[in-house]
Amino acid sequence: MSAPEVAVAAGAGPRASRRAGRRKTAVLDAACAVIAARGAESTRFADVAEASGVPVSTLQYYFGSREDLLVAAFRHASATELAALAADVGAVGSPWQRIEIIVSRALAGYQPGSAAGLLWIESWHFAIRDAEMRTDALRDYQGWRALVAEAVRLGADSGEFSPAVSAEQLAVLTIALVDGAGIPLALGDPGLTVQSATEGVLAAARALLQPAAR
Amino acid sequence: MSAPEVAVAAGAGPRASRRAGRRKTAVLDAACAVIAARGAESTRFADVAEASGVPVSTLQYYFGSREDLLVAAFRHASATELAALAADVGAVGSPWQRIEIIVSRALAGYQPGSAAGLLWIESWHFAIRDAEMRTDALRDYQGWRALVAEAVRLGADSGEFSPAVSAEQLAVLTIALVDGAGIPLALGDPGLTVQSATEGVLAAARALLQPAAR
Amino acid sequence: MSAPEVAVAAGAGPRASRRAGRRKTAVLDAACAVIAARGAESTRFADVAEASGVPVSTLQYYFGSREDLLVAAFRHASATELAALAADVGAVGSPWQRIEIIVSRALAGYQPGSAAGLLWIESWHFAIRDAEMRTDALRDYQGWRALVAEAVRLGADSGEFSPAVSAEQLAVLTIALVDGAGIPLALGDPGLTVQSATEGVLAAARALLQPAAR
Amino acid sequence: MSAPEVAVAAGAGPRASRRAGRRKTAVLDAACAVIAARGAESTRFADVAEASGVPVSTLQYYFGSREDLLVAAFRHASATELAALAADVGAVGSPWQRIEIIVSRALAGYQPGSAAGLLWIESWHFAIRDAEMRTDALRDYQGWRALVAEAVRLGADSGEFSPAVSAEQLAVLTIALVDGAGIPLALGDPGLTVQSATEGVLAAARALLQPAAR
DNA sequence: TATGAATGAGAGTTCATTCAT
DNA sequence: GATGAATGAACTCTCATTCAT
Repeated sequence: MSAPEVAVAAGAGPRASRRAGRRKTAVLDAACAVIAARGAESTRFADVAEASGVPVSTLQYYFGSREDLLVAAFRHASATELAALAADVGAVGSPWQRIEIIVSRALAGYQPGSAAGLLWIESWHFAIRDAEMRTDALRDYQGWRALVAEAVRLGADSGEFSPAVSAEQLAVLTIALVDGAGIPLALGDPGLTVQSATEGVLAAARALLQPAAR
Repeated sequence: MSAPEVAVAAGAGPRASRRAGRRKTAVLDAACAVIAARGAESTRFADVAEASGVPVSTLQYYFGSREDLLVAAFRHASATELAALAADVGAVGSPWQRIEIIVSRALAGYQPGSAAGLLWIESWHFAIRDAEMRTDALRDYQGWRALVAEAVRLGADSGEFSPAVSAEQLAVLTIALVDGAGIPLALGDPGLTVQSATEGVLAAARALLQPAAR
Repeated sequence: MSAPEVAVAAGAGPRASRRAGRRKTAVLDAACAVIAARGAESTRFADVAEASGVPVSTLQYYFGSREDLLVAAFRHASATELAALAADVGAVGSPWQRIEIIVSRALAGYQPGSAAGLLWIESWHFAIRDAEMRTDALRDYQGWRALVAEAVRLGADSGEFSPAVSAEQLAVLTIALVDGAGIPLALGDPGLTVQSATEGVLAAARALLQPAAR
Repeated sequence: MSAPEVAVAAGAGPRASRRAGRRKTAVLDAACAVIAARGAESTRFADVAEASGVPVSTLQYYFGSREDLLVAAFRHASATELAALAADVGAVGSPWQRIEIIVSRALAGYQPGSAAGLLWIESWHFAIRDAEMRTDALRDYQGWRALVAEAVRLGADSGEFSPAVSAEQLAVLTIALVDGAGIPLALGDPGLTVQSATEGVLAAARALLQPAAR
């Protein structure tokens, strides 16, 4: 969904389809904003129509059913976010800095006012009962964990880390920590701040990565 | 809600109110089952009526609005679960065993087929946009964390643990790990099993509790 | 309804029934206030229960169906009002003063803030589709017209009036004027005030009563 | 509402909108019939749907809420009636004949079997608690009074009338008489007939218009 | 006599979807 | 390709009424 499907209808030149693609992207952005604000289950065609300025019947013409639109929106959001993160992480050499970037970015997305964390919670929730969404969600998990595991392997190879568990297991635990701390953050839990959560998660990661360093 | 409120109205004997209280409890159990199966947003009065055998209008007479029913159901579920856990944990002397009980019980609730974990995910999701539910959810977080923190303090006092962070922070991180691992478990992530998740979470907890033991 | 029906239930002494009668009267007063505020069709048992402090089921026990309660309330209000007016009118000797009292009192009841006029409008409206209420409304018309006709006859006998039409016809027209002017008054018509309406109605009545005086 | 609003949407040809306009008008006619028969408060979407053959959801699509439909129906009825009356009155030269037409037409609308008078009573009753309806009702009063006042002025200018009060005041009183007599007429009061009421109202009007004629 | 508990009927409103243009 | 018109289905909520105490 990051690369919008190109319309192949006869009669409409490539220019038209590219224009339609841009319009679809704008709709998906609007849909994500609505989902974050109202929740996926409460996101109506009418809401997205109002937020995007595109008529309801056109939304259906573009995306099909309401569920299809929701799944497309989630896919659009996660693909965009993960691609941007992967680019940033790849530009950094230090394994530990990579982990810092992943953790702090992810947790920042959970702070009230940010849509990213809400979209994650929405997507898990939606994935519980939607098979297509579930596939996407599990693939997303893999994407995030792969970034962590890659950093762990890099650090282990260089001797910077002496991980107590496998890189994959460590990645699973790190992402679990991020999401598990993100939820109370998103709920405005007074027992957490983005900063305290970030420090705590990084402390736990360090404990798992450098047991020998103590 | 675990203990049915006693009606104080004159004229309706205590027998009637106790019966009504039992009926309400049964309805709440049914409502929790429906919520776990369909999701809170998709839980209709009609669903709970069918599941409980109580007419829709009676549900409204009992609980007021649909939202009130949902909140009451969540409260019923979490209070029941936490009370049972607290009893079991309190019966165990060893701090580490306490943590093992908390973590393994919590993660067991997330395995497919169990309703407990689904209810937690539902409750967070619902709490995002419902103030009353949010209050309850944050109180529940406190309850779970308190059990962990108590065990940590016990272990620290006895010299069994040398925690790297405060007991409260450790409790936050442990519960975060449990919930963050519970979500992919509930989604059927092939990268996790209840067993591997439990082992991983306990490993991380140990790393934070006994850095000196290495 | 002005004289509450005496309860004849065995076991309840006259004291109890008199008490019940007083309670019923209080309920009817409350019901009239609700009807004036919300309209008869929108007056629910629950509204009267709240306004009177008497439980819904007791209201039904007292009055039967919702419609019965409404009719009883209308009857209570009109009987009370007409009795008070008749007493005041009977205490005045001058026929013209009698007419002045009737007209000014009636129109005063239509001014915003007063319940009497609203209850009249409600009662006509209700009477259109309720046979029992229609009978009452027509009887009330007769009662008001009789007061006017009596005054006209008195004045005609004394030579003070030389009515152009029969006393009955004149009474019909006078009451029609009062009610027809009362409606826009109740609606807050800027083209009318209680004073201007009273003067206008009395001018018209004078024109019909004293054609020879010109 | 007598002239259907022309849709300006591109894509839907003028033919479609004109058809929709005609359909709306038919619905409003049906709604007026239902209101006269059942009363505005008891007029349900389902009633109008049955009477008009248009599905409930389409009624809501056309008019919005139930209250909006009622107000539209009242507006439709009063505009239609007043326009027809104004045309007939304007075609007559004699001021007195104009007044005769207004009074006899208005009172004829109150006789049992006619809907017009019932709709007036409904509209006042509804206007008591609905601001939009109130505005309409007061505007309608003005329209009717203006017809009378115009006739009075015409007759005064020609010397045919020597009104005892201002033309406006006379119009207010005349319309008040008509409505005030119309109510018992609509209730089937045995003390009135359309004929007697018309004669009485016209007698009163004459007394106010031609005091010098005696 | 008086009242709380329980319930069925009915109504407005929302919303996805179909169809014609 | 894009969009407005129209409509059926579903759901929440209100309310009078019945029943048992």
